[in-house]
Amino acid sequence: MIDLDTLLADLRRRNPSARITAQRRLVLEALLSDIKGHHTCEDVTRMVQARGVTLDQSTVYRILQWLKAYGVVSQTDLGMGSDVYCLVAGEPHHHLICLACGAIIDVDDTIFASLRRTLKLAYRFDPRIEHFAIFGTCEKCKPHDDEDEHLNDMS
Amino acid sequence: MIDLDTLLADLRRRNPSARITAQRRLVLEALLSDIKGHHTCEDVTRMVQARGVTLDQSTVYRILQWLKAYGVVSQTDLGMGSDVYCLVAGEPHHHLICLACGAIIDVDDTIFASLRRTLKLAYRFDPRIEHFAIFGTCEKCKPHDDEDEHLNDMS
DNA sequence: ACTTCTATTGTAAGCATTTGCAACAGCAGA
DNA sequence: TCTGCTGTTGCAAATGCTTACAATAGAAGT
Repeated sequence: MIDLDTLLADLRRRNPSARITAQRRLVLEALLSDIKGHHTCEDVTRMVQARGVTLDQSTVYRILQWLKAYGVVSQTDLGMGSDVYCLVAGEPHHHLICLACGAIIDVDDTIFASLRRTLKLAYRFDPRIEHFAIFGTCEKCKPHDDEDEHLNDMS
Repeated sequence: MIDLDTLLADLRRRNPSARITAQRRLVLEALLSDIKGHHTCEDVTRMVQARGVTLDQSTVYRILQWLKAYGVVSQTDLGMGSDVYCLVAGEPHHHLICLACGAIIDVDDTIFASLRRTLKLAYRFDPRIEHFAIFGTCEKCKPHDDEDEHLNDMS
């Protein structure tokens, strides 16, 4: 459904003065090679470097921000040490993350249908909700009555 | 509606082995002194230090995380350099942030009513949606037809 | 008051990410 | 081809936040 050349052509069309450099092409190739995956910036850098190319991590950060500005990738804080990036292709999905046990539950985009509608109609705001993480407490860790959620207790 | 001693008493009740130290008290006092404000960690540190106390910034980070774990403060990335923290008191509010012009639009918590309900009923997940930032495009910056959003163009 | 146990702090070092700047590369016009 | 303009990169340094560890200081029991 998406291929490298289409993506690049689209990016160039949307901003004719942007340059499709080797680095940008390589980063996109790396992302396309695992189209459903969530990758940290370091992952991406490693994937590109695995092909024998040298490429600075700060450049990858810049490229990922650039792709994000065009809605090509999403950036999400899943609560691990570093943000993950993934291609925005087809139906987006999101994650519920339990603060108590760390479980990550995948949910599909329909949960945001009503919020999207409200924002568009009542606020005329066009939200970018491509890959959200919602923190909270999962069923197993549900706090009992007025007893206490200890969460990842750091007491 | 909230005062320092009630908060402290509640925190102690919820975790009897937690200690109410001078530092924790001072951080809470600082937050309570501007109950509606959004403060960076650095702000909070400065507020406390303005009272002549010395207190390390890393301690403040730790205290804010601790308060967040108990749902007393929320932490939000508003897209400025650093996260902002604010007391979770009464009705929460949220923000829409325009990626093109930087405008910040305040919205109240009702926009999340339906999402909350879905998560609770369909996923038995109890979300912590206390102070969200939703990025997107505001009315004034609405992209025209198939023309292009340049956003904060970094071309 | 003294001891013991554990929570919390300060310090310094670490990680993730961003930024300033000089060098470089692609494109346009002379 | 040369010249200038602008976008992009690599490097190094800066920023925001977290963590390891040793030292400190509450709380509870003696």
